[in-house]
Amino acid sequence: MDISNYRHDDRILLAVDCIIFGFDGKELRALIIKRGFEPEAGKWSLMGGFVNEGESVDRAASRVLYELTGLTNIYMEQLYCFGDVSRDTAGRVVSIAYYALINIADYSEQLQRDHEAKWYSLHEIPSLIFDHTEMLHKAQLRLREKVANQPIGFELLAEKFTLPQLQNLYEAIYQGPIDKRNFTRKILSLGILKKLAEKEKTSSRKGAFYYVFERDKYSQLEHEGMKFI
Amino acid sequence: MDISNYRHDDRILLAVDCIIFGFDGKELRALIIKRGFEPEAGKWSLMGGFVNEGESVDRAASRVLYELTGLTNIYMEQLYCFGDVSRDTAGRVVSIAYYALINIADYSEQLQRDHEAKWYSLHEIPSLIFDHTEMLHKAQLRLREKVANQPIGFELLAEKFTLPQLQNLYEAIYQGPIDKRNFTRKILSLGILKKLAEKEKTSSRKGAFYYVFERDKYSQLEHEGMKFI
DNA sequence: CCAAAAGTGTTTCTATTACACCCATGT
DNA sequence: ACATGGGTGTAATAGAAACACTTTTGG
Repeated sequence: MDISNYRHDDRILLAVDCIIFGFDGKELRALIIKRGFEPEAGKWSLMGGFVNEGESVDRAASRVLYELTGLTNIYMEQLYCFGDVSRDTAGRVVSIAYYALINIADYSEQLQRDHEAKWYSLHEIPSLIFDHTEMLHKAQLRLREKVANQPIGFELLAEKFTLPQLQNLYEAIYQGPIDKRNFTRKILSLGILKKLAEKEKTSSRKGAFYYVFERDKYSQLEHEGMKFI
Repeated sequence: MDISNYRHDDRILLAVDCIIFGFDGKELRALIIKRGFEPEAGKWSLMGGFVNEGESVDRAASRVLYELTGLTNIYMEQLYCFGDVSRDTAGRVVSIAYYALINIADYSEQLQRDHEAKWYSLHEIPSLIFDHTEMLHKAQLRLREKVANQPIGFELLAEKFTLPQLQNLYEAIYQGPIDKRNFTRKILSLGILKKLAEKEKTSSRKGAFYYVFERDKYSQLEHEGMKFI
């Protein structure tokens, strides 16, 4: 490659930061780590890392997510590029933020200990370094918009889930109660959930039927114009 | 500043590219330039430039827009970060794309000649270098979403505009006809347009009343939840 | 007087909201 | 038998879509 035509001596580092969302059945949480290096070592931070020369920015984000969680094939979306001059106190670092949705149960406690990571409820997030609080806030807004129009909420649940679980998730994301009957009707009317014969029995005596999200049914439909809530 | 803790020798250049939209009264257009340097000199391209060490990414985008158009205080929004390894054939350049909305009449013909720039109708865009076609496409989608929920369409029109002009704009953005009565009712019901006594008389014998967008009225309202179409 | 674009209401339909009782089961 | 959470239908309301004629005026 020849970049000789690009005369540009400025040194800007490029990083990615990941907002990782999980759902514990009642609350929406984000995975926050204790930063392990200076500056700001020991403070709460999003998981991040530098983009390497031979890897795409998307790839870097996936790698950073993998380093923290050991997970691959995770729903992940680019959020925004944060490019203020002094956002990182140690140098000129431009960061591309991504948010990921994972099933909280898939995250191993071992890794959690290794990285001094913690799932914080979105209401109890401590103060984060740099502009990470802003990133998290923006991710929350994006998630709220996105989840209304695309079937990404399922990414936060297990393969099998019950309608009450799904409703709890939406209530957590929207931070408000949703009418059970209206919710059930709407979500089932989309025709993308398959009801299983099996019931979830731990959270009630009656038990709630499990459902699975049928990705292929969804793909057949127009991706546009589908309202999930 | 001390970046010694950030051991990172990779050389990634950071650029911005601008999708500049204008509206000619009938069609939505984008401002495309003949690239003046290698690689790909002489080919059609978006206007772009590198981010300098002492300037924010947003600032770089505004500067690049200014260099091409001489305009400041323009509506501009970050679109997406394009970070594939080989997107630029001459080196590793990550680009943050922005889109801007300008009143096409504010763009001087002199500058247009200086930069070998051209307003292309979105249906007649030539093949662009690198991933610029993808950028433009993404900007179009974003504009469509955005214009439905925020009052940014006005940025593409003159200070004073008529309802038929505004409707033409929305029809161009959505690429389909809109019912005149429904459109008028909806847009006026928002209470953010002020009708002037003056009429625009060039495009019809009867003449159409001018309106102005009242920014302050809009600011008073909730920015969220307002549907424009 | 006529061509051309502006302006204006009503009805239909669809989607959203509000709302309360019975069901199944483990203890 | 009862406490707990799961499941279900209908009526009222609001928002979106469909639709056609009259007005103005320069030529």
